[in-house]
Amino acid sequence: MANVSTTEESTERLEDTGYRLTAPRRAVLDAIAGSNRPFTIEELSERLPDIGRATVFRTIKLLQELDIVCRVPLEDGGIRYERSRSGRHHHHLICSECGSVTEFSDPTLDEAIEQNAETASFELDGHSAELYGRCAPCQRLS
Amino acid sequence: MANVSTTEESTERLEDTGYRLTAPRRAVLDAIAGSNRPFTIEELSERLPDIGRATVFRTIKLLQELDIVCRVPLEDGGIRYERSRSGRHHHHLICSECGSVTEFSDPTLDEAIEQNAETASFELDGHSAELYGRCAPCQRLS
DNA sequence: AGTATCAATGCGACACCGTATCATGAATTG
DNA sequence: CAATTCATGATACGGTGTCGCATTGATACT
Repeated sequence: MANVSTTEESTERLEDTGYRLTAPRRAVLDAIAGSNRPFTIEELSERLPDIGRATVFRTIKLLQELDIVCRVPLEDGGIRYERSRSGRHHHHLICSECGSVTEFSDPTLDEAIEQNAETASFELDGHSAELYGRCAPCQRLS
Repeated sequence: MANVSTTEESTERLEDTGYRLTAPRRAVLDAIAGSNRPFTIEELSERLPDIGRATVFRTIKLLQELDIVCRVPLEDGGIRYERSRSGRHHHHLICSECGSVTEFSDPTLDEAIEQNAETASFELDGHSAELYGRCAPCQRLS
């Protein structure tokens, strides 16, 4: 699968799946391309004052379905979003100190998950795994 | 660690940790002991009309900290709660058809998670993993 | 190009989940 | 039994996300 690190790749993916490439959608794509930290919808919406809040929500929801953006659930129940770097299934390392989010993929982990589903005769169709703690830079600072 | 399958064990755990065993807390414990399906706070609150909504929230939050109740994040972002059967760390198999939740523990899975944290020099202090799909009974029904 | 069609937008109201405030009441402590 | 601390209930509020609906804009057709 192609990665989605550039806006062009994202717009392609949008059009390839039959969605229209509109000005608001392009603006949202530009905004998230320019943000390197996980963001809330409110933050994103403030950076896009000419675009309706509902549209921002709708667009982010759409981008999640296309694996261009991923939802990052925080330990305290809060939610942030981030541009997906890999564009495919992955997990998150979430730093509770600085809020940074790192993606990782691990076939061994996915396999362990599938194994558990199988043992329980459970028909798996998705999973999530989040790791909470302190990232390396934050450890050095203390 | 003791399990918390009975209300008595839960009340013990409450008192042992220095919290007061009050009538509302007892009522919440009774209510969740009598419910075998994951519940929302609203549902619980409706079953306890004499207890303030805020108190129900506060009590569930407390019981989560004591591992008597666990939070179950659904695939669609919704949240339910369930009495923890094991009373310790575990993961969930969540059926998107009937909503049932099964707990499981797997050292291999936890190890894979720890391994990933280590590789990233990430200081892990917690994690979550949820598996979404169809439970065995629901598969048979289709 | 002109028009018909249907998707997408913006707005505002609303729903849901949870927390903050704060006065009142109950349980411990001494 | 007085003082203190903890818990409760009511209410208001905040954040996050959705809905309904009229309007606008993109795409397809001729």
